Amino acid sequence: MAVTIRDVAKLAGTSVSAVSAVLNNTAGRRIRVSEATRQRILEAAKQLGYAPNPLARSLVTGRTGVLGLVFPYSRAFIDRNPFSDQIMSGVFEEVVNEGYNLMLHTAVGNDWNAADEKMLLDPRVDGLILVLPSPNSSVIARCQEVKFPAVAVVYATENKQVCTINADDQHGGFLATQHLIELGHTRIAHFVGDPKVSTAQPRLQGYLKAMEQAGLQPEPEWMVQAGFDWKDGYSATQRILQLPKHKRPTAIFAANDLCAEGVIRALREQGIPVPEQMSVVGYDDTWFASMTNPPLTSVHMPIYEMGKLAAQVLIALVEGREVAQRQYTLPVHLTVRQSTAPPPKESS
Amino acid sequence: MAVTIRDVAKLAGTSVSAVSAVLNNTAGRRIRVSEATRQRILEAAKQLGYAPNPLARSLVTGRTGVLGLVFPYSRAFIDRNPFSDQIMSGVFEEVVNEGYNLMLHTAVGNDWNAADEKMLLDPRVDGLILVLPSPNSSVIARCQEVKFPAVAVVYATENKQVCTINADDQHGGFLATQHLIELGHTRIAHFVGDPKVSTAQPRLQGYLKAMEQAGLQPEPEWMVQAGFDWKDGYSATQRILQLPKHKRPTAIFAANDLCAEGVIRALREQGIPVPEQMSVVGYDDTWFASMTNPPLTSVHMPIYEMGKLAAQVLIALVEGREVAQRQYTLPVHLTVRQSTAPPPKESS
DNA sequence: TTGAAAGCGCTAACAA
DNA sequence: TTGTTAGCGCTTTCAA
Repeated sequence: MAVTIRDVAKLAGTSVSAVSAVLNNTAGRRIRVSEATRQRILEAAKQLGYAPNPLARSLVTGRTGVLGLVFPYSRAFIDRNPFSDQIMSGVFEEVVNEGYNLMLHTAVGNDWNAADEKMLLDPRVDGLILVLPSPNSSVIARCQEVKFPAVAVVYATENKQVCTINADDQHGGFLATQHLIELGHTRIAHFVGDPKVSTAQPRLQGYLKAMEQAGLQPEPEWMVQAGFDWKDGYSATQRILQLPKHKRPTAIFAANDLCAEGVIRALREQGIPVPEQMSVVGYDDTWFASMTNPPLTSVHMPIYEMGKLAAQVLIALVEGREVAQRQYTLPVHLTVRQSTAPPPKESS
Repeated sequence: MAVTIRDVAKLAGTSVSAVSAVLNNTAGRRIRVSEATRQRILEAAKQLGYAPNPLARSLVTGRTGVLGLVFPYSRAFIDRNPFSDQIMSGVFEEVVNEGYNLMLHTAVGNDWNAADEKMLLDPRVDGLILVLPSPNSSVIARCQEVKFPAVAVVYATENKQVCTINADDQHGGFLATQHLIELGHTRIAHFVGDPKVSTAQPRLQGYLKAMEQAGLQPEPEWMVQAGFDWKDGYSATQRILQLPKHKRPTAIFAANDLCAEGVIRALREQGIPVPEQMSVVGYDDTWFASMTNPPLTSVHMPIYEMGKLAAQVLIALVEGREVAQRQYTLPVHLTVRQSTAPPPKESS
């Protein structure tokens, strides 16, 4: 079996409490051991290759040094999804830097609200980072109730006590649309994301605001209920191309990059060149936005940073430090690439 | 504080051991409790919202129900990398299905061999899935030594005792090259992956085998030491385009999809159309292979399945079941898309 | 400066 | 069918 603190104590000829004291000798604690015994203990520990059992330690201290990361369990959210990917990278980076570990949890099933709440009370994690695309999670409510440290990412809530990390989706929608307007487009479609996801609505609001501000009246057909997947963009494009010529948009602001890729592909199949005949804007600006052809103009969402910040805030919470701010809305900006251009002459 | 087994026992008017017995009442165990007390206990537990503390349980049972997943800590390996992404998806799927949890570890630093071995002895995980691109890991040696359950993914070793999950890289290299030969290419370049990574060499071997079998003598300049990143393909392409006309290849077999994307981009910038003037083959066939333009012909590696299988094998190991096989080499196949075509007339 | 001992919440052997 | 009890490996009072 593994070597325990007792073995070390025995070899060093001291008590277990002395060993414990020496090995937990973090700065600030008052030293209660003489240098001589300290050396003997260190020597013995080294000789035996002793490593404390974190399970036992956690049981008594009530702290584990592990953070839980929860994604909604939809294949779409863990698989083939650069968004989750980058959130995770950011979280992981911070977690590793701070000497924590990361545990992956999941809300089984597609009902993002009904995450198994047993998971919350799991004493194996000190706190939870919840990626909660749908608003008003009962999980969050529970965390608040029992004061379990938690921070929610892409989560919309009225409750100012809940720690949230969001990006400015409305401004993002505005920027995308405004960019197209400035290029001279007047017939601009917006492919709206999954309505269950809380980022979909604000982006639409931003679109509407930009249109209104430019004195443009969007046709109802231009606001297509699509979704965040590649296929959603693909089929929505097919639908929009059915519109009579005078109603057909010259630009499409897609729900996200994946969706935009579907748009581009559908257009390519129809022989409609991007951006000459149709401009396309994505959202998220994930790493593959620069890999499409043409490279995608996209609203940059600081996803990696959001993950990192989420971990930072959670760690502060866990360690009982004051957090300067509970709710963050990170800025977005537009990354212009080659998928947008002025509208074709005959259409403008 | 959280409600404990004692609270439940008290409320139900029984002993803690009865509660423990009822709550661990997994099929197969002989029941030691009368139906009446069973009901009382269940009722009490429900009423109190009792959930057992996994920490305490693990401390005594020696099992945690958590698997560790270790990637080499290189940003390239967790960030922007569809490969790790898909491995993780596969692992996660299986882990969730089997009621396990997943903990993410990392080998800090770029030295993939010197993973912090304390991590291994971590009693918080029942076993380890190690993604170990470089051969002969000391970590694996240590696992064998102390009989810590572990399975290695993309790991090359002579030791038949080590559980490994690999794909048939040599055959993959062969298939890619043979496909190009069948299209009529005779001047075929291969951009070799990072030599530290154990999949790079066998793919090159497959390339050489196919060439030899077709009676083709590859020029040394055609085997370019590139790498697995996008930029590696980009710069290697620039180099290869410097070759004098008669030595210049008409097809490039890239180290992986990311690399191939770099190749395509470099070619696009030079105005060389793919596949008309240059055929390109990728490797991995990750989800984004179908998103490039043109969609990429690529060797399909069953990455998701490898992750899933790794988890399956590890769980079997952890649960003390016999594993039918310790070492797996999963088959690959070629997915032909639109980045390959016969060589241009004037060149063949 | 040190060691003995209690106990974190649970399981499992043992006794009743 | 039950309850008592001894730990799992550790931290942390408390007394020496």
